[in-house]
Amino acid sequence: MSFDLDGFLPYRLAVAAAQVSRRFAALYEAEAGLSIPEWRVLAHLGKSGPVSVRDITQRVNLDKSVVSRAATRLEQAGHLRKSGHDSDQRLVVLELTEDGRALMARLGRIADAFQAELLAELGEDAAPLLRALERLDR
Amino acid sequence: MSFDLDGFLPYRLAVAAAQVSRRFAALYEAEAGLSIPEWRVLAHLGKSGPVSVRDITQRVNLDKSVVSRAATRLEQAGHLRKSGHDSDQRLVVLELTEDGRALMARLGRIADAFQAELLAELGEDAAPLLRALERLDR
DNA sequence: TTGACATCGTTGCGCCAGCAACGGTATTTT
DNA sequence: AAAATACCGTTGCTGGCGCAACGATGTCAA
Repeated sequence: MSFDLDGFLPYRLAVAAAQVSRRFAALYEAEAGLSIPEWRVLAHLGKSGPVSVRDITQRVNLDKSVVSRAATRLEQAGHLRKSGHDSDQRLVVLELTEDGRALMARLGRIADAFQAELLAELGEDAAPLLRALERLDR
Repeated sequence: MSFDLDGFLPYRLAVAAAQVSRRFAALYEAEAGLSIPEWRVLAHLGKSGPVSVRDITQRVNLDKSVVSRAATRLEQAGHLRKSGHDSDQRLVVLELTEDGRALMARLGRIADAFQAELLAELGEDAAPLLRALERLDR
């Protein structure tokens, strides 16, 4: 019997992720013209407060060059501020501006609504799905 | 309470998919120097037999330009053959060569082993995960 | 202290995905 | 039958990703 792509987990995972990502990206693209990296950086900053590029890189799973450029764009758009770290001059500290916090509040509501929509589609499979995803990127 | 990225499904899904994809891509990259689109086209052809670019495009969720270029590279590498369709001249029919079938046989074994590894990591959450993924790209 | 080494963020570069446009073919309409 | 429309696959183009190199700063060891 030959290999079956349709039952292959990496493939199904990639397709589902792409699909869901596109659906959601359309929402925040319409709301604020953000790209995926920009959205992730913003979302992380909204939760964490002031933090270095390096911290974000690790937490949101993006290359540091991607985070760096996303931060630059967000800064130009007035959503965040860059500043130096007190004791370690190598670090660049990122922090939301008032504008950024307001934007993130709006996006947070949109994201929560989308999450609710997804959970409704998933029904009882939602919980095990989240558990499984947790295990996969151990 | 502010929005929580870590519990956000599109994000978790994207991260898990990227992680798993990288792990597996390393395997077939080492075995045959294939890219993701090339692997998908090959895998689909292995199962379906001769089929048009358009069919693959729909089934493996890739843009037609991506499938077209992947097919060209696979043809140059000797893994597949392009030919015209009998009744509809617009169609390009793709078909594995003997070499392509042999390669796919090797890759199929590797993929099956990797799948088994993943299922072991997932344990009881494997089945609901697949169901959930199915629902998400309905 | 000074030299070797590690870490941080930015930038340059190669490459590929995604979109649009195109030539070529089929199908539908009138 | 001719014209309009739809579909298929390739190709050109742009933008962004990912890698590596770099300058700048920090740390560690002798």
